[in-house]
Amino acid sequence: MAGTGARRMRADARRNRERLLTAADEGFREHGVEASLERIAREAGVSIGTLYAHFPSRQALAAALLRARHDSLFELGDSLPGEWSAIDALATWMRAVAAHAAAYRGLATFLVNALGDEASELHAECARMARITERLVDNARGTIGAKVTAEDVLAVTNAAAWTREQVSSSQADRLLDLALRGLRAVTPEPPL
Amino acid sequence: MAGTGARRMRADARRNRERLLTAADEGFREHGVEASLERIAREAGVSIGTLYAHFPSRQALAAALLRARHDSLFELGDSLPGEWSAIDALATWMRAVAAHAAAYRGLATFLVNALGDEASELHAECARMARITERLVDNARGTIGAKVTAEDVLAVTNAAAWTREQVSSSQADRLLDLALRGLRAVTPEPPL
DNA sequence: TTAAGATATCGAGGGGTCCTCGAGTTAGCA
DNA sequence: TGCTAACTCGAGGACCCCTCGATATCTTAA
Repeated sequence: MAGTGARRMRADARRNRERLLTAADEGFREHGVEASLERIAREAGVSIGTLYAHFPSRQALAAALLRARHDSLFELGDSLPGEWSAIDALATWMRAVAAHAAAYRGLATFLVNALGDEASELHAECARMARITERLVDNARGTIGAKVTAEDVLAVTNAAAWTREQVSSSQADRLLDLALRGLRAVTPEPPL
Repeated sequence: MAGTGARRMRADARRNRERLLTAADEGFREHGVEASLERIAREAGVSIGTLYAHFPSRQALAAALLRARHDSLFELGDSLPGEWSAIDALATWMRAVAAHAAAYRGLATFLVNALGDEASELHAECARMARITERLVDNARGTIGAKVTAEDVLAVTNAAAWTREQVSSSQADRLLDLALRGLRAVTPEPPL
């Protein structure tokens, strides 16, 4: 087995892990998050058994693949409060998450499932995204409708990610803009 | 082979077709639109070959399964102009489509793909939905933002269907409400 | 340098799935 | 009661997931 790096791995293991990640990225890009793992292993020049030794599940593979991306996303999310007005911070966050969750075809669905599945290797990351969203929504209270919840914002963001995957990124952007207008509008319309 | 009913089918064929549809509905309900066709055939008490004789593809099976639903959806869509204000007609339509496209897990994605694939057995139906949407959007011009396109509305609707599948119907409703608020809001806010 | 032991790799194999197609069966007409 | 067109069957090839015992390789300490 190969940990994430806690204990120094054997040289061949480290090499194979890298090759697997490269092949997986390519496979996911081309065939979406449900790409054949056997093909990925073959492409990496490694047996299917070795793939499973390194990544015991598709989730684990995806999690490793997304690690770097998630790290920079969280960094952004943590830096946003203070840098912009609360509403702009929220909008920026939503756009960033939507772009992220559409990195591979099927990823939006994959991540939503992970958020609802404590056992998933991706659960912690999804929960963190949810927490950042909550914070940004709280900060924007007053600018956005009082009845708008963080769940609403997350749902809109995920839906935009799905639209990005399935339709186009420009359509997803329009959806997000539309929803953002809706988020602001409260009964006594606030000054634009 | 068994047509849609143009020429009268043999009694056994008609019986098997019904059984297959029943089993497919059950299977799709339980496992989503990607449910195993072999299992569906088994459940229907029929061989896999017979399933393929009746429905040459998963799309064809889904199309047959959705026919009745689609018919009543189109009936609604065609009756809407005139019955309500243009904006309410549009909102009603969006809710109906979103509810429809979430009948089975994975259906929203399935339908979006069908809209973009002329060869799909579901293409015509999806195109018809798009046409109805266009008409309702045109009718609502003036009430909704001038820059809002029928594509935008369709995208929002599909996204809501996906949310319904993946999260919950109440969350999908909230998303739709939010988006509808965004649809109305134009720079000089119209009277509510 | 070498040999033991920990670590990693391999791939056959069981259980699924999709879909095709030649051979066998049957409904329904004459 | 045939006959035939219509229908059904299911083995089989190609692919996929995942496991696990056998095998190979790296690393370290003597």
